Amino acid sequence: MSDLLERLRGRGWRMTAQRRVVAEVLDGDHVHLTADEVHARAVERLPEISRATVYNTLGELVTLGEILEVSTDRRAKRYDPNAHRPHQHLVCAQCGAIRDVHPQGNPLADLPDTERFGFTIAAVEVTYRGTCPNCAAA
Amino acid sequence: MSDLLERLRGRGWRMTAQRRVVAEVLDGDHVHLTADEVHARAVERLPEISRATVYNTLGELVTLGEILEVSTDRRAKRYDPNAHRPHQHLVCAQCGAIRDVHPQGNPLADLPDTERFGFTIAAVEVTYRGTCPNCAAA
DNA sequence: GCTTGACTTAGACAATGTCCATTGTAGGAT
DNA sequence: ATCCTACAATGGACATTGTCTAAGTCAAGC
Repeated sequence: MSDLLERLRGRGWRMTAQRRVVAEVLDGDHVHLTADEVHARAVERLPEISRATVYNTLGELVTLGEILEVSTDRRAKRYDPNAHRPHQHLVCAQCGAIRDVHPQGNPLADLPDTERFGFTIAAVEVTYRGTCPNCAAA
Repeated sequence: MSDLLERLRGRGWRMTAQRRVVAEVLDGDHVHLTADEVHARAVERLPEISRATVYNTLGELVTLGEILEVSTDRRAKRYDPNAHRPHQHLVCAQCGAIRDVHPQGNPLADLPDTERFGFTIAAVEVTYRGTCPNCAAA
């Protein structure tokens, strides 16, 4: 994670306590927090941080490609720090749990030219929806 | 589309002017309207129809499996009347245009058991993102 | 043509996100 | 070490999308 702070500094980011806290909150694997969850955790460390700053910082990190925006449900966007390894998401329809997964195969190859309608395709998102073991047991 | 009205009547739906109008608005291929767009078009035909009714009716149609809810961006949900033929979506990152597409292959097969973490998988959503010919030309 | 329960309405409310004017401050310049 | 200044943070208003409720309305069966 200090890597991240170093990279950001290298890109000319002004390093503030707020940005550091947001970056720290977004550390780890299988982390998929909403903006408000990020804000809540950031407030624990830096009580006076504002919502607007969290939103701004998340937006900047997305633009820089350091984190990913994920919309697995219709509620809040979630932010995924695992931006440097391509992956897809497995979502529990009941509890909303999210796992990163790494499918084989290439969905791009499954879309023939005749189905591209002249589009230039830049990315493919795949979301697997189902029931997690916890919810299946209940 | 009158098929749809017949099916709904057969399921015990009380047939009202409002429901008929919503169903009519959602007719055709490659239709992906937001709830507010549906409301706007419904108002043209039935000026006193309320937003709540449009939301309720769309929700009921989704529950009945007659239309699909699609979240291609983080903005409003869209409603896709093409619910009876499986398909995926191709989305223009610039203008938001949406095309239904029919890829080959089976993304489910691409997820090995070791990557399922005990989940029971019910559905797979695939969204191709890129630039449409119009936006590429501009 | 009644009755009744399902349907519709308007508007308040909720959740999430954006914007803006003001205040604060990181980091280079002196 | 201190000062400057552009960039960042703040907080609160606002926007968008969606949900809920109480009261009124009406489709369809009798």
